[in-house]
Amino acid sequence: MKARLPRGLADRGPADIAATERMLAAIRDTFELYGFEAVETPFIEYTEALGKFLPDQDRPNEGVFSFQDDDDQWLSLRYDLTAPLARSVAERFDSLSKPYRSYRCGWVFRNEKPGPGRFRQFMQFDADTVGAPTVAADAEAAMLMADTLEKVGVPRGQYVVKVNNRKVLDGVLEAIGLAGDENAGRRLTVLRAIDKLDKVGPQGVRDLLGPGRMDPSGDFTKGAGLPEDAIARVLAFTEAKRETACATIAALGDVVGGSARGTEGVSELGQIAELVAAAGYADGRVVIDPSVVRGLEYYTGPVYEGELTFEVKDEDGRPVRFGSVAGGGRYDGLVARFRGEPVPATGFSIGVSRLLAALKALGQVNEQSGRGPVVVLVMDPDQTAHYQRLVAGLRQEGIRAELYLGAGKMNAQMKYADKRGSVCVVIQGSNEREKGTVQIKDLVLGAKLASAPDRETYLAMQAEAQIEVPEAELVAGVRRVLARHA
RNA sequence: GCAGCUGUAGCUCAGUUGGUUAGAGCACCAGAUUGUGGAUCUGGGGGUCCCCCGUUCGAGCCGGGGCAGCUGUACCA
Repeated sequence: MKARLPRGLADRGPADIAATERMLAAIRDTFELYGFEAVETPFIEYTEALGKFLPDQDRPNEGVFSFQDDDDQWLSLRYDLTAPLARSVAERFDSLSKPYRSYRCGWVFRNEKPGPGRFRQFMQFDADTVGAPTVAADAEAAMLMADTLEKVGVPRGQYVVKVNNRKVLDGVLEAIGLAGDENAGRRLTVLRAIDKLDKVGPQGVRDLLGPGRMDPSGDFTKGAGLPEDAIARVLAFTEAKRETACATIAALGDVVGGSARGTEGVSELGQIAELVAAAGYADGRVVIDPSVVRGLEYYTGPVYEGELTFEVKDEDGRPVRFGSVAGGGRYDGLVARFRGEPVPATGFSIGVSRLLAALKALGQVNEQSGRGPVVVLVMDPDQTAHYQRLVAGLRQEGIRAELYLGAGKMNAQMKYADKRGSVCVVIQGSNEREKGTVQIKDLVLGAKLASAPDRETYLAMQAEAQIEVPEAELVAGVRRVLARHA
């Protein structure tokens, strides 16, 4: 059998795990600062609880990983944290104080084609407010997104949180005659075309709204088939961003024309802009940007998306597209599916895995794993019990230490300690044993010996790099060496 | 799913018009150094040339089919 990992999945090493833990801690601190409380839901839900999708007999794993319970009911691995939250809140609704503000993080799964910064198992970190109809909750979410990105190490100016409102788009669609259930399919096509603006450019979107688009590989994508004046109107909507939020909102007002729903959306955007400005986030951190629509159907009002504005290149020097690293919006209908009464809710996810991948590509993540343990060499296998006692002594004093457990000779043992990143090794051969001493070799200092500028420093460093102490003073000696490189 | 490209050692890749026993660098292991890592030198282990079928005296190379990977695109509730 060949050892192999399914695509889109990854094993993670110590450096990766440590970097993830640091990022999660930073996000958690920020969310708690805003008053959100922790909650956790399982990886598995009933498929029907996750969405309208149901696996059919032929292709039961389209998009989600699904399987049947022994009572034949379909179960699925969660593909995000929002739908499970809606289920959980609906179930506990009466005992929760509203507005209910919660956060959670964890692995989610999507059975899709992987790409750079795109995995089949990845980590999300969500914050949601359930039971708050006011757009102040949306404005707060956008600002929290900005604060969080800074807290995890994205410098101000290297990211932007873009805010838009689905109602405005609905107004535009209404104005070009795409209202009503019979046009739901075309509305979705238009939505997706707009969502691809940053990917295919304005001309690409124009083609997608019209007859269709040919991509560079020669593959053809069928378009929405809109007439020219309708295309112009949709593009005017996406290009309505102006220098100031005020001007953008005025421009949007023109695009939605007389649509009541559109006007309501524009008004909500105005309120959000005001709240954001009042909190001091209108300095480029949070902006009104009509080009953000988000691909999902379930959003009902404000939508917001966090994007990194710097360019990341792969090892071949080609730019890598990571897409948005955080996204969310208002989903007033999701909890209602379980309750039969409307429950307003808004929230967002941070794509922890994707954000980490982007920061890693940027070189902002420390890829080094930490220092390794002190290694006690086995010079004489007969004395293993004694070496084990040395190791135990170090551990009792809180020093990470291990006995060399391999089969290698001294050379191999030194190499092992070197690769583990050990600060020092403890050596006791027959000479030292007779004297009742141990050698403590400083590997970090030893590594510098080769590049000593002159003989004097070389000799000084050499004397320092390996010290001999009485066995009773092993712990103190090791502490001294560790302290040099703390 | 669709389109294009690519599959040769653990990794990155060479491999001539089809011609004997398929190579290099890195990595790994051992030795030079009865007890001292990262440097240097020497040696060593490693291959179903993605798989199957075909053409041929002969296929890593040519043809057909499959599989896998990458990139783009579609889908992503």
